[in-house]
Amino acid sequence: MAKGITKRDRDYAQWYIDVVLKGDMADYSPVKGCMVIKPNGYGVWENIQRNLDRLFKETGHVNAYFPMFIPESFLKKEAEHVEGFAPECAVVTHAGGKALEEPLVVRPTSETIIWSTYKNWINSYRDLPILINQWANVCRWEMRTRLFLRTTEFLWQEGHTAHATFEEAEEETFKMVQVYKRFAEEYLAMPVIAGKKTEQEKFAGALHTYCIEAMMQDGKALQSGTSHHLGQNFAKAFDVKFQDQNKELQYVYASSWGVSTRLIGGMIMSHSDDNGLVIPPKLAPLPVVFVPIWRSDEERDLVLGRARELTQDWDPLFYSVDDRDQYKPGYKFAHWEVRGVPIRIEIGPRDCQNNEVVVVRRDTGEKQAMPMEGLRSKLEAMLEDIQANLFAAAKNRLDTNTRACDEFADYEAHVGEGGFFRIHWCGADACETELQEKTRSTIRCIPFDAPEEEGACIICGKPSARRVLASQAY
RNA sequence: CGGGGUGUAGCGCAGCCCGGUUAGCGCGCUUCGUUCGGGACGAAGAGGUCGGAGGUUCAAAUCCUCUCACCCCGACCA
Repeated sequence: MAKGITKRDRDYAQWYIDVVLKGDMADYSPVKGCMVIKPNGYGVWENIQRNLDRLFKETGHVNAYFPMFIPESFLKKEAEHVEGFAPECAVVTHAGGKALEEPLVVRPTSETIIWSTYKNWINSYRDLPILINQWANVCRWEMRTRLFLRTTEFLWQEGHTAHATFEEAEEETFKMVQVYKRFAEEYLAMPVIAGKKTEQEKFAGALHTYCIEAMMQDGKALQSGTSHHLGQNFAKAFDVKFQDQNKELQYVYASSWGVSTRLIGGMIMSHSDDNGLVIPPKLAPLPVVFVPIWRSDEERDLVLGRARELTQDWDPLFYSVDDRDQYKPGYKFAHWEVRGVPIRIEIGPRDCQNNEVVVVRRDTGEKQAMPMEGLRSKLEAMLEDIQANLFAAAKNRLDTNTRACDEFADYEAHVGEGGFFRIHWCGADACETELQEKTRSTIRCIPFDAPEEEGACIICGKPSARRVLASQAY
């Protein structure tokens, strides 16, 4: 048992922070609300980037980069957009030793700067579609922050696409939320519910927003990715028109979509335990660590020699040998465990004699001896099994903590305990607001796979055509 | 912006209520020795503007006033 990780049933928030800090994922920053991402945390982010980038490219997207500073007037061009983001913007008013003529907003999101540029890039239907993604940092001055989940500055990717028709933009918007779902489940091992946000919860400036919602170990929801159909809103705001096949000028349709370093928070809260971090193998900066065991210098040479021999044709990014001699093996076990390394291999004189090693998996703690011969392929298989096992455990938790609920009294009494509730809702803003105010929970989304089902709104009793997903959320 | 809490060595803390030698403890760090298959042990060391300013007092980490910073909880959000 690792020392000092708070039991999550006592105080989940503190447990989470402990895992982040002791897992060497992040540190507090000198600037309030920002965070320092440590190598172990950034390594996970690099793997998220690498793998997501491949999925983006497979779906026809390319990367570009736009400026971090946005003229304040740009932000004001789309009415809903500015209303939604103005309160949380950081604004640069001085630079070069004097006041700027026009203040510059540090991007909270890049729709405006990008659409001001797309205006120059789009004339003809032949210029469409534009399928661009950018990896960037953004800044939102939120009232309250929490490491990874909501920091003042955060890293993300934002896709910004331009299309000739509504249908094509819609297809893109839907496609990308499916990409996110796939990524969350295959890489983060984090099952999600994909669906549509309510009018109140949608992105400021969008026609509608699709999202993926994950369930953390305390039963609360975490919005983990969003994809917005922006319609012609930004094209109109920035006067972006193209001439179609019929020689007519039309406004361009848009989508935007993004996921952020919040995914790392989701990963931590999905899989970690009281011994620390558990990183899914596909995202682990270090999948396998060797802990050599020796007493004498001769044994040290023997064990390290065998480890070197064993791994001579292995990818150096796949493993590391912890040959620090100021620490005992027990210390090293704990050290790598709290950092979430998926597989630990113990190799000592006894093992060398038997031509085997002791393999310990992080997810179950299970130990087993394995022959040195053919080890690499067995480790690959075990990593896949760990990945699958983490997903299965999280999926099981999601399923067993999701239930239909038809009585408001029942909902009100139990929503605070965590879990997802499938409830009927008439679609009225007033009912959604009432639900939020009375229960401090929200409608997370209208799931894509919610079947049509006659029911009565849990608040007002009016007819509802399908169930929506409601829960407390981060 | 409300509610709660914390500022004392690199980290984590005690001491404060009830002022009094040289401000302590654990971890970490340095040196030496013994250890090494689940967070080793012994010995010797290094390391401090007690968040800041003012006040009370013979005397302040401790009491008073002001102030700053950060953390946690809520409203807001990816």
